Amino acid sequence: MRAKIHLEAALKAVLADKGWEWPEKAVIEPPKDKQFGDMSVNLAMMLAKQAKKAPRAIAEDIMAAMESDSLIEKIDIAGPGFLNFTFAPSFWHETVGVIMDAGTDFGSSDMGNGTKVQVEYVSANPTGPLHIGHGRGAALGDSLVRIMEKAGYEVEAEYYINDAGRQMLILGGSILYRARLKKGQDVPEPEDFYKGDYIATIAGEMLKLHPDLLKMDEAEAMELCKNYGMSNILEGIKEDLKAFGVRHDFWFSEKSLVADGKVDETFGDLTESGMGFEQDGAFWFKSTELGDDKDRVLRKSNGDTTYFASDIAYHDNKFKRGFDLVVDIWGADHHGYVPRMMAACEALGKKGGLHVILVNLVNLLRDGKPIAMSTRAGQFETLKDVVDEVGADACRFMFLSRKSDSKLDFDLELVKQKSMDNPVYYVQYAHARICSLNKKAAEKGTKAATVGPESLALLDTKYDMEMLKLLDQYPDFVEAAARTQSPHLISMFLQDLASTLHRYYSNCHVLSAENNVASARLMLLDCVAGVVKNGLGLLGVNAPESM
RNA sequence: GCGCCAGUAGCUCAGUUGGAUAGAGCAUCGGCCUUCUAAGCCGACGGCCGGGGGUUCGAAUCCUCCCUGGCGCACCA
Repeated sequence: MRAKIHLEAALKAVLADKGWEWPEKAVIEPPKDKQFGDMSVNLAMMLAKQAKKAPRAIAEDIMAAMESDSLIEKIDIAGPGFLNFTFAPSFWHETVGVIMDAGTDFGSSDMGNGTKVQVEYVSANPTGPLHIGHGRGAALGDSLVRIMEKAGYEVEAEYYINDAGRQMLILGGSILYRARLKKGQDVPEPEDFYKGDYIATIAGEMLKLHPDLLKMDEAEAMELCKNYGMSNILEGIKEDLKAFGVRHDFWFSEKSLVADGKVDETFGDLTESGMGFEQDGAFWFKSTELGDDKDRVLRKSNGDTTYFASDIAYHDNKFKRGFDLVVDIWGADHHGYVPRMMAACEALGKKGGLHVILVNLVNLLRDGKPIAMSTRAGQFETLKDVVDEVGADACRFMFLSRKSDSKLDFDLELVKQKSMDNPVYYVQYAHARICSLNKKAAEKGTKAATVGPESLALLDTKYDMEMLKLLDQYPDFVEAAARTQSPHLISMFLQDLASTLHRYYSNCHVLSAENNVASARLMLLDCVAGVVKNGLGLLGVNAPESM
């Protein structure tokens, strides 16, 4: 935000001059209420103790020192000692040039300073198609990657494939069971198996590929079913994610960790650092020393390693690949797993290197009535079905309009509706409206003005000012979204921006205005359309030119 | 029982690091199309920020104790 940058520099100069130190907790921000001006500063209150003066007296001093600043039109002192600044219109006009010059880079920053970040998300077991809950994690992860890249981080997106554990055996067993049923064999139902129709489909394909499947040795048949099922399902997952516009740079196999002996290596490392020990025939991680409630088993007394063991090895591998920050996006039902994973990272010498984002449940509804979901029972709405029905844009926007750690009601009928219940269209419509204006203007031979004092001076209504001030805030929203890893801030901003555009559209007629005014307005609206598209891009949502 | 998350307008939700009179959309009610897309704009109505206590110039936000809901507490993944 230029306004903030300018003020901060000016205020720091004043403080230096007075011999006061800049208080850590000083805040420069747009006030909630526009009547308090463009920028509000709590500096005087923060300085009271240090300067040994009343806040309002300090505010007077600062105000007097800043009166010569020509970019600032007005300074007020309010309440307990807030300093409220109002900038001159000419200051806001410069925003247009800034946005034009930046182009699609507007909002980019070097906040991340090239920090290497890995974001791991979705990582659903390849035992069935992605459901709507995975979709939320996918939208969040993908958007976060885009936002952090925009903010100057070097980001890689990864999917961890749990292809080594018990779930895979159950998958193999489930397919084999369905194959036997298909052949009319009367076999007992396995204790634990996946019931979805896709299993039957895969079983049918297996029987075609291996007509002698049921005559094989059981273990061999299971293995075949498992491998075929996994790769088949994984391909489906990749297709669904692609259709949802989600990017993963790497697909990391759990099996490869085990095969490379990385898990055993981890045991060795932990023993060496005194964080691992043998007891009751098992190998334990002393996680209680690092904040966990209990120590955790990594190798069971039967010799099998636990999921957690490979997860530690996996995170070790991540850090060894040189990431400064590792972000894991998990379902909120795994929150109990966070302390032990944090402990593990600390034991690996990477305290603070892991950040876990929890994504809460999606309540899928149709017309207000819940749709039950359970992969095991085979009763669920797949991500693909939902995306096919409501569209990827509406789906993503819905997911990204809420904080990730609160539950989300997702009503198919509501998300499909092209109405105000559905903000995605409100935002997209803002973009389409501007495109439509540009088309009409071109037919009339009216062009957007070029940036200059004359054209900018014509942007003189309160609606122009309102728009410019909001546009100036976009880079801050991007930074805040990256810093707090909260894509929903972008969604909030876009709804605000769209609202401001629609208000502008209703109050500042473009094409019927005087020629030079029309051109100046088209110039401003070019900026708006650019920022709308820019922001939607961070959410992975399209900006249509007509609707 | 212990732990994590949540509780803000009738509904769905925002609320930056503690800031000024707690915001937005939907719903309800009332206005606005001979002009650029009415998928829009403007106005009204609507609140014990779950409850009590505390910290301070100032609390929805921090601390503490309760209440309610969700989730988690394996040599499962």
